[in-house]
Amino acid sequence: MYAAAQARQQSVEQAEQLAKAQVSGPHLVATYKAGREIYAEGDLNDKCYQVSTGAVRVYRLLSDGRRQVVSFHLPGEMFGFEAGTDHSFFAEAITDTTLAVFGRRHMQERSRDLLALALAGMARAQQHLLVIGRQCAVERIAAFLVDLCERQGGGRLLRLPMSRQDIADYLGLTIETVSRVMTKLKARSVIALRDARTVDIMRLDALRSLCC
Amino acid sequence: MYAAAQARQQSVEQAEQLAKAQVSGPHLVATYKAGREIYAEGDLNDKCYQVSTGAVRVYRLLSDGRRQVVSFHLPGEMFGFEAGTDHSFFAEAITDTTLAVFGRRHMQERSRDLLALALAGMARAQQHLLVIGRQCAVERIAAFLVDLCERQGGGRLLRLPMSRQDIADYLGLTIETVSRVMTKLKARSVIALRDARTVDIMRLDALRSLCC
DNA sequence: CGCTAATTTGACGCTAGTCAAGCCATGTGG
DNA sequence: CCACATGGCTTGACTAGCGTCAAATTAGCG
Repeated sequence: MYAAAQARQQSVEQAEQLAKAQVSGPHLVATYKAGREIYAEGDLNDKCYQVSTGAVRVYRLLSDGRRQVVSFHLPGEMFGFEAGTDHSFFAEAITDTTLAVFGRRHMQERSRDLLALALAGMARAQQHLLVIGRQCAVERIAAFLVDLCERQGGGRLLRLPMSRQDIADYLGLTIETVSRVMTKLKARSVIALRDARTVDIMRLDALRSLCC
Repeated sequence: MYAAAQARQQSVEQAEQLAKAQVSGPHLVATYKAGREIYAEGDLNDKCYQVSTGAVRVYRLLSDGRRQVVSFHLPGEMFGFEAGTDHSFFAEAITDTTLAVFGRRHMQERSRDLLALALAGMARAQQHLLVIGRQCAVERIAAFLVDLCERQGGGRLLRLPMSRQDIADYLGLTIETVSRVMTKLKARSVIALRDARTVDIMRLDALRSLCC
């Protein structure tokens, strides 16, 4: 089964949370507990966000509950800008998360930066398309690990904030396949697993060559 | 086998073609024969384009020749803007095509419009991710046909400028699967095929419900 | 009219999905 | 402190959908 989105009914608390932050000027702070919704499909799209600590998933659902995670966002990364006045995606905190929130005014002042961000977002999505459309399970996982490794600064020790289900829904696979590929990579000593969420990259070159 | 990109060596002729058009001000016209390259990976990214007549495919290649078509562009649609100073994609004319070409100056003047285009492009890529990541072959084809139908104005008669290979590489499938799904949809009288490139949408509602 | 490329169809195999059970770490209450 | 529940992850057995390979058919074009 695919993961259906849970955690939909907490919007009230968040509304309070945001209200407390009084969004209007630049750089206000909001905090979210693990699993909490940041925005939902249909919500007004008038802010954007930068992760300070924690991690965020942005995803879309099909009516039968199938989920596609379109992006993860780590500390330092921006998200939340979309075409249209309403969001077409959901965003949730994966772990406990703090965000810098930018309001409409700030976005208008910085539309030049926003263009660069939008272009980068498009490039990221299109790269992701290649991975999902034309690579097999091992290649997808390899690409995912390499990408995450680079975004965390290139260190060999990788902390995964997201669950196997999140990874599966990001890569168009199932948790079982993600798990099996991980153990296969472990067996080949390409990676080592301290625990399920902590990956040691043993042979980055091998991972890279798997991405094609 | 996946389609390797052919048609790489004609860049010289095109350089002439573009030179002839003297790109500098807004709205210059360029024409391309079917299969000709408009830009390649690594080319300088300093123009953008609007299709006047014909159709364009934008794609990326893996080193072993696997190809992912990230977008098709029909008359009226813009393409060619990317992050970075160089292109990371290839663009080719599918059929004989004429384009309006906009130079760097024009793009700077209209960075506000460009933002909207970039956001739309990102949305399109992310929608495409959901289709490829989480839908089965029939659903992908249905989504593709509905999308194309809407972009051609909603008429029930659909002319496909692209080959089965292009469709396969767009949807992350093989030509054989595309062909089989088409015949299955024909058997169910959801569509009719005048010829391979001309589709009659018989039951648009049925197609839509297949997309979820 | 014949050549070539594109598309369709068929037979078969493999990758990844499904279903189910087991494992492991964590937390809770007796 | 232990029994037990819980949720996330792993593993195994089996299956289905799509890919591969090959051949037939059709369409396009000089």
